Amino acid sequence: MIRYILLGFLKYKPMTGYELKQTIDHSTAHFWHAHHSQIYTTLRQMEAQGLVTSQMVFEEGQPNKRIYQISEAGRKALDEWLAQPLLEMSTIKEELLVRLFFSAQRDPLQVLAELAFQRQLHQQKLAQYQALTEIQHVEENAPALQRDAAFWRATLEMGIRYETTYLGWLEDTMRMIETL
Amino acid sequence: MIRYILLGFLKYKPMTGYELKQTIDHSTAHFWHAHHSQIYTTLRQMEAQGLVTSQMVFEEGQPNKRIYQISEAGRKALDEWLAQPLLEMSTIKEELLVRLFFSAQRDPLQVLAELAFQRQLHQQKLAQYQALTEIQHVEENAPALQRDAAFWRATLEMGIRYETTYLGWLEDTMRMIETL
DNA sequence: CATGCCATGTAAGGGGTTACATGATTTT
DNA sequence: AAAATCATGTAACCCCTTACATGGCATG
Repeated sequence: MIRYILLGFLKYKPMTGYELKQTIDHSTAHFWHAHHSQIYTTLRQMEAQGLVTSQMVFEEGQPNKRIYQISEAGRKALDEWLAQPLLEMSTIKEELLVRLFFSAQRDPLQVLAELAFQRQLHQQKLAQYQALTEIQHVEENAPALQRDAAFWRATLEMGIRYETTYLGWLEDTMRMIETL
Repeated sequence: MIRYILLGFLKYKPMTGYELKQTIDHSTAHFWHAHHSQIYTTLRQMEAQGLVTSQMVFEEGQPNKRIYQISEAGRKALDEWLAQPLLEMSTIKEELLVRLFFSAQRDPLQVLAELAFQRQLHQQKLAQYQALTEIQHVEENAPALQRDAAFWRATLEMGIRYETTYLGWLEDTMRMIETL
């Protein structure tokens, strides 16, 4: 999966593993993230498979970089993957819900504290999303990427709605526990 | 993670791997699922670690079963896990959003078809959730599990809200693509 | 002087998926 | 006669996480 994200970004321009990590963190991370270790190893693999090429860049006073570029085979692999529609729903793994499911015998105050902490995390996430200006910047300054930006915005919109729903549910669930 | 789900269910009553699989499919599957292969191997591991015990049951005209029971160590492990509050947000892995993020250059009709298919899947999921009567059954017939049922219902409620949000977003995103 | 950022990697392990494998009974 | 349900397991693999490891430059 992460391969296609890397290919997707490399289609826009050549980048280093480090830059790809930054890019992912600022865009797809809320629906698919990756650690730098995975990114570096996957890029190596992909190079061995001919999906990308790389070249080292040595600059004085700066750390060495390895810049990756998508190959024809890489473009083809990405296009083929996109052409094959997704036929299942992605499965969710929400640890908090697992914990809540089995929390009937726990001290309600501890459960409430845990939910309150999660509320904080989700509030931060939501605020983060609403503060993102990268897409708007592209929309205003890169007319060639208008169409792309619309799709990016759609995924961001899902992130915002998800966090909003989550927060509402946390509130209601806390109220439910309080009145038990 | 799956270990705690298994322990959580075994706390209610002894069960076979098969029954645990069924139980998970009808309750926690929308926020944490597992294949039977994982369940069987994890139960074996857990038995080796003393978290559960098992005994074979041979009955005429019926397949052999291995019934698992939670041990004292198992109860302790579960309680300790629940006592340790979750300090991070679960990370999401939504393949559809990855695909959409990189779909600007795809044929809009194909993207729309893919989203329409996902809408169908999510409608089915939502209908499934709304048709679940197990919790209500417990609420009406097992007064000792009232409290437990309230927590189960909360997780189901999240599933319903999630699917509702997802469907609304799919509709809006499809409309956005149509008007591009 | 310490923290943070830039930049890249390796290694071990775990968790989870997919596929292989079997076989009896019940339902359509 | 075929498909579904009950019932349990093994094996290979892959993806991902966590930890280990290094080192220079810039900023406070």
